[in-house]
Amino acid sequence: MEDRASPRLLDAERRIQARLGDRRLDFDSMLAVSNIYRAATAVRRRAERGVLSQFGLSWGGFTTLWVLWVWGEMRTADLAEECDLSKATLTGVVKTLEKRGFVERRQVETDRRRVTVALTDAGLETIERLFPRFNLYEGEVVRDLSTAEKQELAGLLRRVIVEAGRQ
Amino acid sequence: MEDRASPRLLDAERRIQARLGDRRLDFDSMLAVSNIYRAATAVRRRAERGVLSQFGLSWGGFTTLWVLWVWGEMRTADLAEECDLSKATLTGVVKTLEKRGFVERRQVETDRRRVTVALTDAGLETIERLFPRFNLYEGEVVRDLSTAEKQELAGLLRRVIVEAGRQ
DNA sequence: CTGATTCCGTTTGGTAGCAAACGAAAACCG
DNA sequence: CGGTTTTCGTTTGCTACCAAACGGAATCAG
Repeated sequence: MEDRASPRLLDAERRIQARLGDRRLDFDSMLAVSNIYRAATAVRRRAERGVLSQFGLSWGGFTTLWVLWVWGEMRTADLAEECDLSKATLTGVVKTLEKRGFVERRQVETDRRRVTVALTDAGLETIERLFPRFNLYEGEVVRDLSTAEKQELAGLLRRVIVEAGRQ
Repeated sequence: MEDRASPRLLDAERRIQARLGDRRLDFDSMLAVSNIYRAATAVRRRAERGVLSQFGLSWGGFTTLWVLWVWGEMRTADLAEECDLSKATLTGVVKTLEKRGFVERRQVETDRRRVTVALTDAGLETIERLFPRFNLYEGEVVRDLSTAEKQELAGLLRRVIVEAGRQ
């Protein structure tokens, strides 16, 4: 709407339409999807440059710490699932977190294929200091939105997540 | 809203609140921000596994091709800005696209520090075949939303992008 | 002109991210 | 039992992504 009014976007729309000839362009979907991506990038970038860099953490590292804080010691596979990462990626993230001394790996006695990950004392202390600040930062990036709008946004996104998650 | 009703999330909220003691938790902002990120990941993942992989392109590679298609030959710095990537990252993406034969670099005669990037014939042909499919895919991931909802979503995200972009 | 500064794109060094292949351990089944 | 299959987490090989350092080229000050 506001987007529609931007001269740059109107120009882009005209250009794309020109390139497409008479093939149909679904501009509303395009704009919704591209804004999802742009917003996520902006939000992540700001978090990493602000709060997270002070603690030597990436977005993924923070998420992992946070999940472990909320849910406690977890098996690798569940942790990956909960962090929305592939298990290969999680292996790397955990390695970094171990290097920083925030988490530790533990062999499961009863099944030696398995490994659990848990916060160290340092990790616990870190996430307890960090999370309140991170939550403040989250409030900042959506401060322009009313409570109802935040919920509306979360709800719309939820439906996209479900749809995109199919397969 | 729907989110609020999810037992898992209620449980998580209780756990976080317990960890926080009496420090305040801004749950609405947290949910909005985390859903932005999850949606972006889901959307990107699906695009890369579906349409894009068939053309040997990543999300970033596609974006770059698309920008060049719409706006024509561009200086590296402007291209990076338009693709929302650092210039360092763009150097890498362009290198990959060059390897695939989709774009070419050109020295600027009047200022030898500068370089422009342009689509090759193969690149042009590729984006013209790919974009309509990509746009269909975009429609799919938001197919659950009405036109008004897509615009609403795009508008809310726009405000987040602006806010997160400050500084 | 010329020395200092600014402006460009690339390189460097690091983390993150994925799919697919791998190797060890457990479970299954005859 | 013992051989096959399945289930784990890790490794491999690749691309993407960033900040900071770099080095050549243009510009500016005097």
